[in-house]
Amino acid sequence: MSIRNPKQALYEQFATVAKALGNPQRLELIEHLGQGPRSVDLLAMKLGLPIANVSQHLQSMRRAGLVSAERDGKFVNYRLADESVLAAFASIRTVAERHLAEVDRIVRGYFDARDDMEPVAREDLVQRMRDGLVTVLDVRPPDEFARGHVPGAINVPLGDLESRLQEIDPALEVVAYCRGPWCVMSFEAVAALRARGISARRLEDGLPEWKAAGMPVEITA
Amino acid sequence: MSIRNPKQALYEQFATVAKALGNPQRLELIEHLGQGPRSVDLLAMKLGLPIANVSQHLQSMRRAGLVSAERDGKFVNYRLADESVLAAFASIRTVAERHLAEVDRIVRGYFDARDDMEPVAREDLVQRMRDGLVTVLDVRPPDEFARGHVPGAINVPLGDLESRLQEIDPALEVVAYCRGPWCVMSFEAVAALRARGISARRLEDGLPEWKAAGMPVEITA
DNA sequence: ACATCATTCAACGTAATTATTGAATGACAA
DNA sequence: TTGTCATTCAATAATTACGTTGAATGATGT
Repeated sequence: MSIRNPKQALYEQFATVAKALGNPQRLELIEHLGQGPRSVDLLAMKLGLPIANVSQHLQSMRRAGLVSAERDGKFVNYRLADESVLAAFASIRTVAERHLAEVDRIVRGYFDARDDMEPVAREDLVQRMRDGLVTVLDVRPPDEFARGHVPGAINVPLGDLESRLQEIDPALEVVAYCRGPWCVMSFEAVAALRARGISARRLEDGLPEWKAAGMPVEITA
Repeated sequence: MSIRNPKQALYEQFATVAKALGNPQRLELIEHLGQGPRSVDLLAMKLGLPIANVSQHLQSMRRAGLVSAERDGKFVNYRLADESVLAAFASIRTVAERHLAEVDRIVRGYFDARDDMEPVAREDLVQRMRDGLVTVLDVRPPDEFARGHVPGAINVPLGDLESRLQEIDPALEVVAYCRGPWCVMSFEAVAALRARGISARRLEDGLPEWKAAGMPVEITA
């Protein structure tokens, strides 16, 4: 565009990407697209937003290099540009979890709303797995699951949970986890399972902490 | 604050962080703060911006949890909240590098032949230093050099390069670095050296990344 | 007390972002 | 062709972000 100094120009490009991530609706879109390609109106339904609105958000994300679009009949399927977009989201979430007191406050409010959401400690989980008392549920997208997960866990991404309920033994308690202590997906999973009468709790934190604590990690070849 | 659903509220918090990263000036501030704590007016001088402007940017970054401030006499020193902020910056940069053609265009504007500007990996540099094959050149200003640099590096700020060419052994290859992977100064240094027939390449990234990778750092007393 | 210096605040105008609406486009099927 | 459906475009109004200015605050030293 301009013949400005390239340093500034590069920072502007980086800022473009960050700006595209700087909107709650777009982040929610990314989380959905993290599960796979989706059409505009399906996303609009999931978010409960007007289609035109979602379309505009997706287009601004495409301009920023976050997603790509491909026409399929009368649908347009958007998908994440690659896994680096999820990585960027994850790193932003990490900053927020560590440094925004508000995040902590919101999560605590969530706890209170759901009376018995006592998380399961790592050691407890190991014991209960050994005793065959629990189903361990990894609700992250498959690519993240493939790169490392709690041994014996089954992978049902949050978006697929409803359609794959039959894979879960209703006689056992479910322990769900995802990316981190305040990762929303595991909250949602627990809420969804309880709504269907399945006993469920969250692991006290996510896979990064599990790994950091020196616990075993299984990798899908 | 609001009695909205907590999922939305969390996304808003994450968006707050991304939004704070979504401005070229603030990204440049982060790159400077990646080297260590800095006062407001020092940063203002480095960026060539009004102090009030920089102060406001820093405050918005503090509200987003990216930096913290600490008073020291009549100065206020800002520092990055922790290394996760640099990680977030890096991941955004990765997305931009991979998916924004404009980034590629800007970088090519600096170097005609991309194959020539293959950067040197950290491990390679260590090996080549051990073998006495390279001169490591830190092209940042002296104050930044003094607060930490690659052991054995010589400090020749970009502006002094022409007048201090005799300090560089033309028999060895030069590896230049500065503040980060896209810090322009090292690009310019490499171009200047090559124009004078000295073999030169860039280190793959800058000092903050070097430090973050657990590599040794030398500090001038 | 007073002056000085670094930083922040407050107020302003301009520009960019956002959601909303209704019309336009493009693909498909009858 | 015509109608239908998914998506995009264009225009709008409301909100928020940005940089600039000059005054206010807070710490230091005389």
